[in-house]
Amino acid sequence: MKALPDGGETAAHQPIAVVAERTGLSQDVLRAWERRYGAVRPARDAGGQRQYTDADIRRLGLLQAATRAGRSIGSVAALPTDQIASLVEGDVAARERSTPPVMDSPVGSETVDEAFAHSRALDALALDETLRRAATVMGVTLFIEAVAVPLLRRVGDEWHAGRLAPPQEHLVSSALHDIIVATMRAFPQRSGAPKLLVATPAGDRHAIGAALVGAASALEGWNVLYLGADLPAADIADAAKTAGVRIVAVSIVYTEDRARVLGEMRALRSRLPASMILIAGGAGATSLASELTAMNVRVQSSVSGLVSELRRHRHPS
Amino acid sequence: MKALPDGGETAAHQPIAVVAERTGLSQDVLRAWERRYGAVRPARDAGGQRQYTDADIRRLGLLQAATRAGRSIGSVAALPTDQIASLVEGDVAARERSTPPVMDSPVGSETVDEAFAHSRALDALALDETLRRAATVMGVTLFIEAVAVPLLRRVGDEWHAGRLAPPQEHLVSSALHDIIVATMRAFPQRSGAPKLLVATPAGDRHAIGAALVGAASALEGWNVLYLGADLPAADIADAAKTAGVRIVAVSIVYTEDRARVLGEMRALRSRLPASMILIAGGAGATSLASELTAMNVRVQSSVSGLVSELRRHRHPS
DNA sequence: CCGCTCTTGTCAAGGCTATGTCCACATTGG
DNA sequence: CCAATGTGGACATAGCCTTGACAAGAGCGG
Repeated sequence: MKALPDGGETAAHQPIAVVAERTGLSQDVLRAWERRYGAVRPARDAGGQRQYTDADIRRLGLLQAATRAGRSIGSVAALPTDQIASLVEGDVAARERSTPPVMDSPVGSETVDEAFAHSRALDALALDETLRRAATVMGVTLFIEAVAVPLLRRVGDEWHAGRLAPPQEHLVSSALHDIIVATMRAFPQRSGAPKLLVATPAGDRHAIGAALVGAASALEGWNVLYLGADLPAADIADAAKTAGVRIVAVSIVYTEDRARVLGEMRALRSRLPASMILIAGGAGATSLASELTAMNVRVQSSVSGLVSELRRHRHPS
Repeated sequence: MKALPDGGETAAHQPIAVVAERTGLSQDVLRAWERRYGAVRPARDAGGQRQYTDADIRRLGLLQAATRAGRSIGSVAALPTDQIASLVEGDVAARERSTPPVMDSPVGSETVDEAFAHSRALDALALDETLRRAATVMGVTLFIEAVAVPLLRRVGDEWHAGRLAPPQEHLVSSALHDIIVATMRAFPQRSGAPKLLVATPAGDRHAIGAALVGAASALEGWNVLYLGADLPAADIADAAKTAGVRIVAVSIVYTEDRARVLGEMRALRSRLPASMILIAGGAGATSLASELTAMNVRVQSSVSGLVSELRRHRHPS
């Protein structure tokens, strides 16, 4: 954390582009809300450009949440911030209350426990059945979020703690991988959809992360070109150019040799057209975040973060 | 640590070409940033050529990341490096947390609309794909509740109103039926689980209701014996006794000939042991509720109602 | 249930500044 | 000598600002 006081927003004010990115509101909307309702009153710099404070951003986020909940912006824009906050809180609570799952689906954590026990016992059949059942019942979306990711995290933790042997870890990975890849392939290529390439760079054999990303992307409506693990930068770049993808996503799990991973990423970035977006995900990417960001690689450590990133690039601007 | 092939921390000074390659910034931009904003102050060699340090390169990368995030170079170029770093870090972090409620699965109603449109156009392929995709993404549980049942209801309404021809109605039924049955079969029989027989009585060809019931039951952990449609009471009873099921569930959709349906149900009830529970579901069952209840047949018009009924009989008391 | 108004997100035109790019020319390095 | 680099200036345009307008919905009275 160094000596930096707050979260890092030392600048105390942000330009409109950053605010738009963070809140998800368009610049037009930001200006319209200010002009019509005085929702916020950002200071201006010498050139007349808006300077939003972090408080402004928070307020705008709350306003957006309120409108998403069905309230009209005109009716909430003038309220004090904390009042908007309580409104939003109430809306969220109401929504949770009004959506009681009728036929209760198996809770993710129970499935994780069960799957973990089976993997410990190296019972491949039972593990596979448990996972498949969960995926079918709860839906792939939820499955990825509530089962696959937590299970992998847990296996990883136990493995690092020395309480789990490699065979167990491999069993889980491959079982999950098979299910996820099958799901991904079940989604037919659609001609209109934008393309996305998913792979894991050379030196990293953990294909499971890439598979998760690929499946989540397919669910989002992308045409996924899934290339698997341990691919040299040059090959990834060639494939990306040949297929004409819009985004290249790589999953980085293995980071013992930081220099090598960084070298691969640098090589990949320099071989891709500048207009092509390169995203890195996975536990390994997080620890390299600043270096990757500096070389124009976007970092998304969570699947959901990556999905929202994808959504922003969904439509060819 | 290997020998650091070219990981980046080699010579203390890099020429401008290398810096441009590493950061992705053009040489023109590097010079412009230095000239106009003093973003970096590389040392010069004897001939006046720039000698960038690794710290310079890192700083330039961070500056580039900041501009990509929407900041103007003029407003960040003068900041100390660690402050730029925290700015960039803040951007990345904000991007991650800005989307807590992510990956919202497709709403059922949209899928229903889409599926309905496809069935109207008799586009079997598109219909099948739409339904399968929805079932995969949202999970069978939700699918039955939010897609299958509403879709059938809507098709039924339109059909009664004369706005839909039999082919369309059949198409939807069979597509749904196939998906549901496939799901049901994917759940392996488990030795410890109680058994349940699902069928549709003679005279009623609408197997889809029975399939829904069967799938919902399988999800609940029952061993489902699914016999399909249009089965005479005697055959159902024989099968029930042979298989030793605990519950017999029948789906009644067709009720033009009330007397015949009631006759079948009476025959079935009398041929089954009194200890065996007989449940009737479906739109047809509702209109015969009083008669059926009187002859010791339980009536459950909704799938969720039937599921909770099942749950009550789950464990052999 | 049908029009009507009001709301609200989006877009366009016109102006301004900041900023990336290009160029012409001098100098250095290999 | 050619390729790479440096310098200073010119230039085009991308991004932001303001004003105004439009169209799809939401809400509402009849």
